[in-house]
Amino acid sequence: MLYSKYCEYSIRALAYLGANSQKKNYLLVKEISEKTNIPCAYLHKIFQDLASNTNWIVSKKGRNGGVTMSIESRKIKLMDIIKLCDGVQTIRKCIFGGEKECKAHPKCKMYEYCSYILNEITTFYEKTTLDVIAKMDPF
Amino acid sequence: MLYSKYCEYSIRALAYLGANSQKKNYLLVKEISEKTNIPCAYLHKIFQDLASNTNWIVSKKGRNGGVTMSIESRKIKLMDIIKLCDGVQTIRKCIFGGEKECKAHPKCKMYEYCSYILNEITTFYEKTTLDVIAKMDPF
DNA sequence: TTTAAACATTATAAAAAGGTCTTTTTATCC
DNA sequence: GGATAAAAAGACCTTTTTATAATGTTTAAA
Repeated sequence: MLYSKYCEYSIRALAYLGANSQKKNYLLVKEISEKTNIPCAYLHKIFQDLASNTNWIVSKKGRNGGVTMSIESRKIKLMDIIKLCDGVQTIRKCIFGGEKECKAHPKCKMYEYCSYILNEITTFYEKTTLDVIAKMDPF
Repeated sequence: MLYSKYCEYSIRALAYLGANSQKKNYLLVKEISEKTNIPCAYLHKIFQDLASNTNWIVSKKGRNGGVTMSIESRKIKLMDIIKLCDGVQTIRKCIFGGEKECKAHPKCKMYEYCSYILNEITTFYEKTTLDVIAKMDPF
């Protein structure tokens, strides 16, 4: 619940892709789906979105087609994926609700109070790149 | 996105209630709804659920009725509310997905890797009680 | 006995998650 | 080169969950 399912899937799929697609090696969506336990059709949509909104992956239609990473996986942070899928506000919001409230009280004490943990979470997502995950061999 | 809207509302509503209902002082749901910016009908349901699943609040029907806190607000932690509304797994799950995966790999390195930040978050929710919030006067 | 309040139930809306089927692209086989 | 098969892309649909609204019922104090 730290992020949406869509986002969770994106992270898993990209981590797998990063770990297993050496350059010019196209992987089948079906294979990735099975290995990462993500519904195949849904994964298709995720890769479509990733392909059209980022330069992280390249897909190839037709025989011998598939999906491959087009950037080094150490360059993709969890934070990048979360921002893309769920938006920035996902993380940087007061436990008390949206930013709206906080802007109404620019010196909102609640927000100050939360900021320590929000910073910790942010740092964690910033420092965790896909290759860090790959090294843990979670598949 | 750290928790559901339902949970966020519950926190806000309880915080307001804790801060404003001295014992035996019943507050109108309508008033709470306006002050906390929660849709009135929805708030009704939240209070119903709280009344039947916890011993935190008491409601009184009829004229001069309303809702009041039946426990000291320093005894309610954010964690309690989150557990109640969204379930424990909300917090204590690996960034890689459910516990299922982690149980399959009992020594899952990903889970180990996450546990620091998960502990930080848990601690934050454990230490933040409703009276801590009330002291910040966020309404 | 009226009236103000919570309670209960049902319906609606919107978003998230997932599935199905058709189209397009592309390598390979003949 | 044309046929074929394998793959992603794309459009559309269904289901589930979440959030909200509306409406009537019950309770109890004045």
